[in-house]
Amino acid sequence: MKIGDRAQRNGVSRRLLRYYEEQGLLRPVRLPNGYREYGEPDVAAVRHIRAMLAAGLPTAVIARLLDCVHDDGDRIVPTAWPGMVSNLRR
DNA sequence: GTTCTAACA
DNA sequence: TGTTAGTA
Repeated sequence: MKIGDRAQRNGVSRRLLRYYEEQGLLRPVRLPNGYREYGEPDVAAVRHIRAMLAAGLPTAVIARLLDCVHDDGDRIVPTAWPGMVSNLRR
């Protein structure tokens, strides 16, 4: 799925999707032609990112949080990670 | 026609 | 964030 379609389905601009990647919040696969390939996991990630940004969290924190969250389809659930609690506290 | 990077407003 | 330039 190309960035153009991704942008429309997520309701965000292509510029923003590239910006998120720049901040380390997204890791789309790079095609041989240089294009970004987005999958379903990225759709969920964008939802998480937007929610957290709206909550006022800095992108630096969000990048680490994305590694601790899993989307089972319609809700986000914390992934077992020993250091999560202390990290959130910090 | 679409996407890419970098950079400016 | 939008947009533009020059490419691939």
